[in-house]
Amino acid sequence: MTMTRQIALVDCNNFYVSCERLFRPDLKTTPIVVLSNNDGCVVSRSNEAKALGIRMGQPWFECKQQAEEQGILALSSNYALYADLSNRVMSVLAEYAPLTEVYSIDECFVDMTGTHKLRDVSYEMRQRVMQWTGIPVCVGLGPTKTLAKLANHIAKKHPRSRGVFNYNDLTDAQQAKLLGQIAVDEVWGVGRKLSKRLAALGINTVQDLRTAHTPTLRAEFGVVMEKTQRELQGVCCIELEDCTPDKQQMVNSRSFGKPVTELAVLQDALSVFAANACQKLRAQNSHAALVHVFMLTNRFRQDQPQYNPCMFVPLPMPTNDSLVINRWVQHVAELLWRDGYKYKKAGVVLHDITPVSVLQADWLEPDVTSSTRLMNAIDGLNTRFGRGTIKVSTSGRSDEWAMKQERKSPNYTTDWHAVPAA
DNA sequence: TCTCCGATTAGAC
DNA sequence: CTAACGGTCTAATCGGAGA
Repeated sequence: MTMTRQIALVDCNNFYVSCERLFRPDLKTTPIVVLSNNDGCVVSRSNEAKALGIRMGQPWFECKQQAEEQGILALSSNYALYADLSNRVMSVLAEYAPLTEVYSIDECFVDMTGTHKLRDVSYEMRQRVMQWTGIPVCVGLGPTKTLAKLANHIAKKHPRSRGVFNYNDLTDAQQAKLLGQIAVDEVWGVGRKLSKRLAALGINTVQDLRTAHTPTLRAEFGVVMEKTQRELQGVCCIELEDCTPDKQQMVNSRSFGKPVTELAVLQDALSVFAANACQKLRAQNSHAALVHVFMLTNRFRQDQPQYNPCMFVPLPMPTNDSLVINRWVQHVAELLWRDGYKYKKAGVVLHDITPVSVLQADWLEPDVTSSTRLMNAIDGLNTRFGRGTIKVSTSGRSDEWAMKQERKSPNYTTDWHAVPAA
């Protein structure tokens, strides 16, 4: 007989806000929100901010006034800080199991199957993350990833759980009762649209979904929903991924801090996007064969003329060379550009990505090595001294397009000067 | 008719 | 001072084009 799986989903509480508070303990009870890139939307809220009615994903300009009136502190996002702290959390978790899957910047699945005294170990894991990183987490345990996520939701919501909830500890009757009290859109993979369609079939709670007529579900919603149902029934359909698969596309795009009306400025931005996309490509040892360039006007400004062109360039030879790809990007930018529009956003996407190894045998391509060496040097410097130390093109108009970040905290973990005095 | 492809949709965070 | 809404990524599905 096989042992019941014990899958843990460890999720950091209000992650970005918790990161900011680590270095500002004086803000422990201050309502805080962290804003997305360009100070656009609220992407993380402290419990106090939630209690004051700030919604997840809410555009900042909508709640700015309310925030000021209620003394809510808003911070621009500081991704270098969050990535650093995320790595620390993940390494602590990795010590608890041979198999972990980092699912997102603030979430990790841990296969605890076979762990003795699971409850005690889970509390200890939570305690250790807190002690070693200062980040509070909740632990959800269940026989499948989907149920572990649900268990985590319960751990977060019910203070009595003290941060750990194990679905496997419930009797059948308790499971049915509990799932009957949770709305179906809390299920991993069921979002706004699907929950509406499910409601039309009378499926409103997680328990409804778990016990729904499978053939109907399959016919109406497809294979994914059927898997979700099986997972809710405790049958593992979604395994932990031990190694992260290579990216199939690399996107680098930004909204601009103010509208761009000059080709040279847009080209400057695109050269940075191209360089960043290529660096990610090289980091996973891949080549791309298709380059996609786009530029967008502000879709929220229906009073202004809209123009959202894009172009795909198939490369004669796959490459990860920033210089080669940037040449194409710059050329395409000229072709797409039209005067008279206010551009709000642009980006570079690399497609048709393959591992370098399968193509390295092309002896006809001259001088691959010198370009590879140059790229290695660029990546090395940028990793060591910070992104943008070496740039592909330094036309230097970035002040004209850089995103708005009026409220960013210092780089506490990467800059000694930023650490506040004790 | 089958297959491949691009576009669209839905979701996660 | 005013303005004016994120960024990546994946999988499934659908409809049309081409074999």
